[in-house]
Amino acid sequence: MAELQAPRGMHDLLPEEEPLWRLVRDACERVARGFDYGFLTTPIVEDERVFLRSVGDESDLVQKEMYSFEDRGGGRLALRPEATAAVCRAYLEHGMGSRPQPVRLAYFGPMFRYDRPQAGRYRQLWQFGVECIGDASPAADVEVIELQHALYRELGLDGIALRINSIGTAETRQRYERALREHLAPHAQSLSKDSQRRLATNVLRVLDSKEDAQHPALASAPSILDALDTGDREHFAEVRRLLDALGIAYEIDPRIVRGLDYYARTVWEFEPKGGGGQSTLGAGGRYDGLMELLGGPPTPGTGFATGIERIVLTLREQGIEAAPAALDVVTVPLGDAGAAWAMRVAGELRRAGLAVRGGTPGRSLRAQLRAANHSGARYAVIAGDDEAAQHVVQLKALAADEEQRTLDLDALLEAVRQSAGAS
RNA sequence: GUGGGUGUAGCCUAGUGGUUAAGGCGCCAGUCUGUGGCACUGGAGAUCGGGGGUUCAAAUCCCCUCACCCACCCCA
Repeated sequence: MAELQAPRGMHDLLPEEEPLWRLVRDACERVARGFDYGFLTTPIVEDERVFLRSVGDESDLVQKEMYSFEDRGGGRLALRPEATAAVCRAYLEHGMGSRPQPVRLAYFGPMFRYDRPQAGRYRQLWQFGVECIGDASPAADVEVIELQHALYRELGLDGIALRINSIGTAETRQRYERALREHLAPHAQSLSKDSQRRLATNVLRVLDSKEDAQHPALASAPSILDALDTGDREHFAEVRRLLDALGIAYEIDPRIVRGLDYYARTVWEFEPKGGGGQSTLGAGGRYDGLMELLGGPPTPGTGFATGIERIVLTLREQGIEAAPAALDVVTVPLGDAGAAWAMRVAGELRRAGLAVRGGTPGRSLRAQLRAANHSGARYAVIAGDDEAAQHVVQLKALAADEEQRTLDLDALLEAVRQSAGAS
């Protein structure tokens, strides 16, 4: 173990892992493009207040998990724990309210949460997400859900289940939380310690307590769906009607509660079937009150975030791999004149758009060919002193059973390019 | 944040108080002086996660610490 290591819960992304990450990133970009969401890149740090005001002071995210610090000027900054609040800050800062509504934005980048790491849970985590801002309609919720659904389908993921719920507007939820507290209070003594704590801090969470799952007080608890007002009900019904029309399967789960205070009405989660633990792939919801918390005018919004590490883990579990980028040629320089000639030839090939690894001069031909063979390249291009003198190279196909050929530069470009086109 | 498990070369693993910590993969080289894949031979690479303690003697036992993993909590 090296003396110096990456910070706890943070990881190096090695070149061998990159192809799979690029597969995911490409799919995110393609899907966002397909729904006309433009990428917005915000700073990794924000004024701490962006999150304190939006996410909710009570949430764990703010209470225990935020990387906050003072910069040299004395300002309070925070590594962003999530992106929605930052995107909304940017929306307000750049006057996007006067653009045609809704404004469709996407992001892809690292988030930071000081939490105890385990599989699928990291202190630096990457998220892709979208925000559809300025549209209060159920159609906007469904567009965002459909986009997220399309992403997982595009990646080839199997058995991803969608669960949805409505938690109503802020007023509805306050009313419901009061009712739920009143219902549970008489049973507090028989509930678990965690649930007793949640009774005060985050009463909705009591409903999906694992410890108290069998508790009769939970079974008899009022459902939030019964507490919805007329507007909430109509909204939720329309969301379901549109999902049905799209043929997107879902399950209504009244226990879904988003962790962040700013959610309202529609909330949802995507999870691999049978997955427990840290398996939620991505989740989203409507956040109609958020802009006002950030000092802006009332502006509705809806969006989701999905964890890239979790997608990658699930892809691996399902045996989905990504091929590494193809290497076309490895040069095999021999001798001093050959070394210079090999570099010239490599340059020409690269200008023609080919991927070329420079061989290491000074190593034996045998060793170099062995290395070329392991590289996965299609060709070795041998350039020794003899070849340099005659301005030719030896072209050797590594995989195919082809005769080695002596070619000049033009013939080499032609031969390699042809084969690249064929593959 | 709570509880538990695991840390031996780049990777996987053997070694549970007693020579110089063993093997496989990978890496480098040679057999084959300018021709790869196969095979054989050799080499480099480990303060046994780190620190402290017990002991004549510690990878091995004890304490602390760090990291990863699992469950909880929380969340994507």
